[in-house]
Amino acid sequence: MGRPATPKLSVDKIAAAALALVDAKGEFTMGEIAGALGVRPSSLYNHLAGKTDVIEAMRARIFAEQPAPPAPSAHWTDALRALLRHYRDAFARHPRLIPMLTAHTVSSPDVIHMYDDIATVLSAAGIPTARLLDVITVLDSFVIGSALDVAAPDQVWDAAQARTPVLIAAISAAGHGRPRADRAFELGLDLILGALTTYTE
Amino acid sequence: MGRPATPKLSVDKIAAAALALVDAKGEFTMGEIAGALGVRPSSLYNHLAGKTDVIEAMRARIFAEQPAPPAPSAHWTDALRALLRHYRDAFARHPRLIPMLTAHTVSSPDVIHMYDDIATVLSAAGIPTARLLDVITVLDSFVIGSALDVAAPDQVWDAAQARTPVLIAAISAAGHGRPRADRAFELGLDLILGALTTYTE
DNA sequence: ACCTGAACACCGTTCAAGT
DNA sequence: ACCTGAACACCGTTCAAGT
Repeated sequence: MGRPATPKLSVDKIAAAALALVDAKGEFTMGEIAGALGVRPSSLYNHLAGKTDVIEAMRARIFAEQPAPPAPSAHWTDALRALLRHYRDAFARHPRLIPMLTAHTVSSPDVIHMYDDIATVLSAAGIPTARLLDVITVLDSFVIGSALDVAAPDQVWDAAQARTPVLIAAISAAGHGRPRADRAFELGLDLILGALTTYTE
Repeated sequence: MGRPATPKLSVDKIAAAALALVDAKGEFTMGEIAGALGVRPSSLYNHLAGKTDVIEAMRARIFAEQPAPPAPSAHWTDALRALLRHYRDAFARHPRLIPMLTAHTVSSPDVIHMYDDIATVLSAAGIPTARLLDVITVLDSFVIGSALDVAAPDQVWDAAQARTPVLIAAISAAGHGRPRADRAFELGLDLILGALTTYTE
């Protein structure tokens, strides 16, 4: 066998294969990636250092998959809202990947780039520099938490487990699945961005 | 060998040993737990079904570890604030555990119990039932995201990666480590709870 | 430079055997 | 009921050999 004329693998092909596995089954092994690419597991190590690298490559890929970041809007809250939706959607397209990403430090260049954009918008809106990173952290925490909410099946909100009538009623009123998660995310955006506007006035 | 007069193991002992390993090294194996308890790995399976069960047992334990939930306060925002701090602290005491918990569905009885408390406070404050679960989801997402922020080293906020002067300035102004994460969490509480008050007026 | 095949250490889990 | 020891399938990773 030996080296082929044109390489059969690349980091991005590996990431794509791994992502397909995660979407389909929620996990992946090096052997499964190799199988899907018609190659032996040991071949993968010519392109990356190990399983951790595969996860990093997936993180880069889900941001590259997304369409171009939205254009700047008239009001800064609209721009920020669009950025945060964009950020969350990149995760939400691959719900089962999100827990894997949280196990490693979130420092992909694409993510930092998004922080740059958010910082620019917030600063122009009048948030003082001393508070800027705190505000970004709040937004980031909410987005990541909301992405995890998409990953969690509705079973989390199991009326059978609840003791209080109030919670039971709330669960049955809330609906299910993705629409429920989307609605909660939009509410959170309204609350936090609304509070930020009064904060800058 | 054979069965000892008094059992050497229990689910809680296993959870405690696993938690010590996670706190110390960020991971654990069944073999390491067994070693720490002076027992063979196969013995663990007399008490739980597998590694997933160990993680569930750890989740239950970190809530049991916490002191009693805070007493109800004069104003409902104070009660809610105390509940959410309590909730986040339970996670924040074991930062390296948090990513493991996000990999599985969060449906421990202790967590549901906390949702009951939150629902009661919110309902008494005047949040309509139709919106109650959405509000709880927003709070929950923020708390989980903030807990993950405690787990992430400051390297996430790496000024060397930032492109915008605004972000670079914000990072150097923000400080480091646990105080930085705590301050951001408190800001988020202020923003969200503040927005909720105007929401109920 | 890049794929292969064999080899390694390690891991989670099962189960018959012991008391 | 509960611990042991041996065994299993599987997994990530390494590396010399091939082209």
